[in-house]
Amino acid sequence: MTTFKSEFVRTLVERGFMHQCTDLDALDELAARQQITAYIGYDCTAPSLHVGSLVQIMMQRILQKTGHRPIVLMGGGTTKVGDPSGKDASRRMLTDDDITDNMAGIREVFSRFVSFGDGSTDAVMVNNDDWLSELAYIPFLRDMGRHFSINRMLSFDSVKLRLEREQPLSFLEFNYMILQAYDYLELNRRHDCILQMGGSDQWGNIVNGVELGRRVDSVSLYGFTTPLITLASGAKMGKTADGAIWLNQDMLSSYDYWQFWRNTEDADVGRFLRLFTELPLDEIARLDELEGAEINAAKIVLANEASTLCHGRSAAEAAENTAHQTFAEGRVATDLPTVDVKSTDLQAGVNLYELMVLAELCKSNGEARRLIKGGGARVNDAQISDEMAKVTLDDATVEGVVKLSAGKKRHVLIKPV
RNA sequence: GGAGGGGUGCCCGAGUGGUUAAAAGGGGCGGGCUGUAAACCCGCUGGCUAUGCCUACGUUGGUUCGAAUCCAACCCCCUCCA
Repeated sequence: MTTFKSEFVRTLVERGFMHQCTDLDALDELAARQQITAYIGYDCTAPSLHVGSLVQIMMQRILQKTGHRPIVLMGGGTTKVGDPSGKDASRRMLTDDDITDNMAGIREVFSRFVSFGDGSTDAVMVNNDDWLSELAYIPFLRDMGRHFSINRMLSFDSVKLRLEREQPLSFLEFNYMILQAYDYLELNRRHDCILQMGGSDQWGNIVNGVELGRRVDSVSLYGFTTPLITLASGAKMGKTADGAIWLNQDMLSSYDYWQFWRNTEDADVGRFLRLFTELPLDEIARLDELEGAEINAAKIVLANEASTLCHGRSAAEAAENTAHQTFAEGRVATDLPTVDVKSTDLQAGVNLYELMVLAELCKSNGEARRLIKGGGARVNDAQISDEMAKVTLDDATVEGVVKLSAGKKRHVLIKPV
């Protein structure tokens, strides 16, 4: 392996962040010699980011830790136009207020990973709406449009695939890559940003920005992409049964976040430890050696480290505790999600299926009844298969709660009040 | 504006008058095996105050004992032409 001069590039390469780079040696040289500013663009269609963006976030953290300056670019301007790739015609366009709210949520996520401020390595968050909204069509076409050849744009995967599949591609969408390239130029002018990073699917867009910079302003810009992080099974990372794995605590509990990492597939453990934790590489190598059931120890380390970064040490420890109590000791962990139910209702007895819905373990009575019939429902760890079963105060344990389970992993405590 | 094709459940897609809450697959959930993994196997997968009722095949009307299926109008999408 080549030896790198800059800690920044070395760390990225060693830990598995690199997929492609426009000029790795030159970038390494530059990062070793001076402080650089790099940006990554994020969508702001949701009030939080999910693990799908975590690789990029970690990369910005590394950037900052190795003495450089991260820019978090929010796609406020592009979001406003609405993503035309959505098939759902009624897909709503976000208002300015939505975007502002979403940005606040995302900033909160980021503040766990990078520090914002005015210092030389402090991160800044910018919104491309600041410049995109003001663009005047004709001057923009004249100054920027002439640098884009349609022939070349048609050859980009994002476009080519759509055309080959004979799927529609609107002119609006076709313009996204131009706007994104322009973002890079603008960030270079405003913030002296010389590196854009992103997922491998962004390669084309990034390269466009690099070239636009060279043609218009004669500056040397760099591009760097990460591999698309899929699970070993090939599934795209970030979505599970209960939806996206959000990074914000108010959208996904620390326990669920911890569990997400705890349930990593064996084959992914080493790779994820390198990408999503800051453990030294030799320790990761040791953990990665573990085989069979022993690898569970590595998964716990992964869950703890990843949770600590995102939710803090104490939240991670609490989650580990809860998990240990629930799975290893099989007893009622007291900090499982709790739902209050009136004692008077319980006295008379409440249908189990209704409680399951109340506890949000099931979406409808029908679903709950099916779950019970299928043997997936438990009251205080005892399987109940009678769909008409009732739960009463007598079911409360010595702790004064009733533990409901849907499957082996989803538990809720019912507390009479 | 003209010609043609199409809109079905979370997704994808079959279904061209009746046992169709709608095939197959995917996804999801549950069970089994295990290690709270993967792979694999099995079951479930519209709602409800539940031997029944309601909602659902782009929308609205119509034909019919009966419509996702036939007819009409309208809306939307795609392809080609102008």
